[in-house]
Amino acid sequence: MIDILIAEDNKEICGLITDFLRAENYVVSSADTGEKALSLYEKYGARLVLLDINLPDTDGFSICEKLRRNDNVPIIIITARTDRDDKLNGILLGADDYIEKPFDIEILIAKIKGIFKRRLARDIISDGDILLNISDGTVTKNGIQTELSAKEFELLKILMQNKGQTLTKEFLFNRIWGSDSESEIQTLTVHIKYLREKIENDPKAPQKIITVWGKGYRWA
Amino acid sequence: MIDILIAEDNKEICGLITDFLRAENYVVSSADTGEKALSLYEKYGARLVLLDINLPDTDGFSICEKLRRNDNVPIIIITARTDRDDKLNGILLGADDYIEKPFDIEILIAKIKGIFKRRLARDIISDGDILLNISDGTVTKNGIQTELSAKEFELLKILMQNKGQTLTKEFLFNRIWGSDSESEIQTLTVHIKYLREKIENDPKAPQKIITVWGKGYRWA
DNA sequence: GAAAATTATTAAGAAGTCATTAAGTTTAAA
DNA sequence: TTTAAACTTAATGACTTCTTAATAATTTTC
Repeated sequence: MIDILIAEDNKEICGLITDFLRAENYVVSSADTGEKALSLYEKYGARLVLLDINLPDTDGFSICEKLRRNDNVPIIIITARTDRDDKLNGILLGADDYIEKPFDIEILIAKIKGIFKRRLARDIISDGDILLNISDGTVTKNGIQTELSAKEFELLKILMQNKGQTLTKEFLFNRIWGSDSESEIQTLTVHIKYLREKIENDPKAPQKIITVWGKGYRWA
Repeated sequence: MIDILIAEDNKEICGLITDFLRAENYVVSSADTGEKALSLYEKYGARLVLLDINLPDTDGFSICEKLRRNDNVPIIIITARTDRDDKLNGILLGADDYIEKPFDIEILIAKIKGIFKRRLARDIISDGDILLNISDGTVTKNGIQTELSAKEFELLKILMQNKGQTLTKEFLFNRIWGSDSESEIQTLTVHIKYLREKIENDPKAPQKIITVWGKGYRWA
């Protein structure tokens, strides 16, 4: 997996960024066209993409789209001040960050570090002895990895993401099974049971997944 | 094996670098033409090449190519600032590092050390009783060499490089077989089986290559 | 406290996914 | 060309997850 994928046609800028990022121990790859960048991404994946909006072949906008489609990889857009138009403003709104040429390399690195940090905070939810890692789909209890099934993981994720809020059974069911599912809502309570078995200290007296009578469940 | 092979026609610069590197206990050899450098490389091999892009005979570019073709030896390119053109920029992008004349010898040594460090960390992965050496393609278990097939080695490499992360079967398959392969994804599970036979202590109860249900596999 | 409503538990079976095996095919080496 | 190793395929078996349904337990309402 590449840490940072740079899509930039100006070799000098690209080399400069690469040098600095490698000095920070990131694994860096670069491409001078959008097509090459996409193919690198598909081959190796990347944790962050640094994208010049003015690439020679494809326009940066469609690359942005394609990158976002599958995963939700963070993108920092490199732009020239003169580029500014409505279309660009739209893209920047969706981007995780952007930087204008000419830029200070130190600022760029600070931005990258900031994104990694924020991502990490968003993708890892910790509460009490439970730690849930959304990016790699793992859950640990007291530091010990706990294997959850797909449904159990989804359930735990939604509950933890909405800590303190009571979520109705219908809401939970629709979020996990989809509103057009043919399964019975009863299935949900069975999965709650299974999940409790795995994460509660005493599944008979749940302290984490609280039953709210007549409504649903709540992450304490 | 030579530690550092210098290709530089300026005797003064060459001697200076040699002295400093030898003081750091590196085994150093040098050549004042591209041809000589290549022949030294073919005879003895080298862990790193310091290459002046402006050599009298061959141009540095084709030497670069030839060096990269077989092995993936790291190259630091020495260049004069005035050299800068597109062709050079292209080469620099692929080089592991470069330095501009006149340069501070201390910076050069720092770069060399950095490359060795990164290479080493990247090329030798050790985890538990398994040691995987990417540069020479060997694997040992408890110090005993284990013969893996090409596919098995690739599989192990990707898994170990992404320790703790669950990799989907599709991702693994694309990385090893390529996205345009005509093989079935089913093949992957058979290779997982073979690999487990070779590296797990109890292949019936895998502790290293963990199956993540509905997703893929994870190196524990 | 009894009836009604809701949730918990259990177990069995269906569906889905992975592991294993073996035979056939391809590739590389001798 | 022969031989061996590596790879692929397909079929079968084993296991995990999911769903259902029946029953038990709990809470609320009357």
